[in-house]
Amino acid sequence: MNDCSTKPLDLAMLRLACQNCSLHELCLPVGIHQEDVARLDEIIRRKRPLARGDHVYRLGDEFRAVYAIRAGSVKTYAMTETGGEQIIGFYLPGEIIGLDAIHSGMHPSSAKSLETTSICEIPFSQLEELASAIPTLARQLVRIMSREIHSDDELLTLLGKKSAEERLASLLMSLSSRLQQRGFSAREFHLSMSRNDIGNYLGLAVETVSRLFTRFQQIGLVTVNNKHIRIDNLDALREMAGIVGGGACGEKIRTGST
Amino acid sequence: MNDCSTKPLDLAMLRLACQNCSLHELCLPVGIHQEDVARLDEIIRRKRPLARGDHVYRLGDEFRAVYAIRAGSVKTYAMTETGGEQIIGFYLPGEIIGLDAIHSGMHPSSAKSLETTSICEIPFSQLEELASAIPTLARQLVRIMSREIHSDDELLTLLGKKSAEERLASLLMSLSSRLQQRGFSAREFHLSMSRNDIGNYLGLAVETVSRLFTRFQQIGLVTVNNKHIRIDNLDALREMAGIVGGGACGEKIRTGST
DNA sequence: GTGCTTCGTTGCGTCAGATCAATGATTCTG
DNA sequence: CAGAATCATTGATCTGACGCAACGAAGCAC
Repeated sequence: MNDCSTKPLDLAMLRLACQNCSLHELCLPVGIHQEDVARLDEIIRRKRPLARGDHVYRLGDEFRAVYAIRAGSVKTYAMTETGGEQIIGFYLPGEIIGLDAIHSGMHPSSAKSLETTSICEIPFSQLEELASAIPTLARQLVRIMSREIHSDDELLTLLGKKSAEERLASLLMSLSSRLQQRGFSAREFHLSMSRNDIGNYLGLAVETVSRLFTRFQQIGLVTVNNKHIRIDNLDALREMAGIVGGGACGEKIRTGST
Repeated sequence: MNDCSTKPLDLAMLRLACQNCSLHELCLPVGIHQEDVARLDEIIRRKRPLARGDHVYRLGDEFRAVYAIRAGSVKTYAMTETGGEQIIGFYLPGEIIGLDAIHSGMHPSSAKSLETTSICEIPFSQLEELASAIPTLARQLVRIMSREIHSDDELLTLLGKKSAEERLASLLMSLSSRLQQRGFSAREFHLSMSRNDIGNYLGLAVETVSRLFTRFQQIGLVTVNNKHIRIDNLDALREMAGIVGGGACGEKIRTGST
């Protein structure tokens, strides 16, 4: 069962990575004109691949740029005053990190690669300059930040209200759907982060995460082989994550006030 | 560079230029020209005061504007699928809400006033338009959103890693310093939210919050009289919150690597 | 390969905080 | 102002997840 060590994802990632950085969220969904994409492309610096464990930036670093993940994955984490780290997020290809640093001029968190990862550096002053010339770009930047706020808010709900199993299910669902959005398989993927990272992120102990994986497997939700995971019952997992059914019950949740 | 301190000069200027909507973040720290502030002022709609419990917007509402709190306070909350609400944040005068809705066109959360509250409605399409004409404004918007992301991240750390007493201490410190920034007393203020809200926000049971207040009072940290609170030992409370140094804003924390 | 280190899993006792329950204190409402 | 409803506090239990410990498995260095 150890044959899956070569990650099936890497090939696909590589393919995506090659079409220059246009899969960034910055120019992805909205209609940015061809020539504007080119202008954006010009200011982007492609850095050579990071090895597992390398930092993209460190807490306290001067803020100069935001970064788009081209391939691989990254975790961002902040420091507790007692020295412990709290993982803020896992970021996948196409996503952008460093947005929390804009307001203060220095990075309030660190970003570390979870595997061989290639990233694009987008110098922020130039991005802002460009954005003031290209309104659509400015709007897209604001949108991306808004989405980041929203996803943070969802994580807050997770940490504040959900049980251990709901948390893990939520994470798996989140990874699944984000990967799917980028054209990867939704049901089978590689967990590039360690159990420790997962526990940290979800506010759980490592042991709890481990136990949960075991239980999930017993229930037939997933098949786990160390870092490789296959989701066997996506609907059940989604339900466990606390995400109500998709189209099934078309109930508009009109909640009155409390 | 980025100075996050609130310069008294700016405050004065703002009161003159934007008297009715005094001190909201959009034009606060950075040097926006007098005439630009006036233009911003023009698109802002002052709504009549909200009573306690009124909504600024509701989950699912179409997104049209962001809102600046002028006076009073507001809580924002999201819904768990099981119906429970998770409070995302408490917002004080000068702060801006609704930023999580920009990306999707509809509000993913609700905002409800905690007391008699007056707010400014800032129609977003007009704000964006104006921002594309006034680069400083665009930059300020992005900064505000970045700060929102960062403060969400801090809350994540709180929910993920901190103990019950650290959580409550953190909340009190946060309120204290934010109120202070706006010229209110840092040591004595009114808790406009219920114990229930506090517990919800901090991921704790109401009873736990109550017990904590009692304990804090016994230790001589604070003096509580229902919704009125006085901080008796600010340093101790800060320490308990897990905040090392004092510096509110731009403290350079040089942390070594892992 | 061989040792060495880190990672993942499982068992078990413990505890912080949840839950249940009961009683004051406040605030709505008419 | 009385009565109802909600909110706050305190005590008594209970439990889910943590922390420790032990061991196997996987990755790394030489």
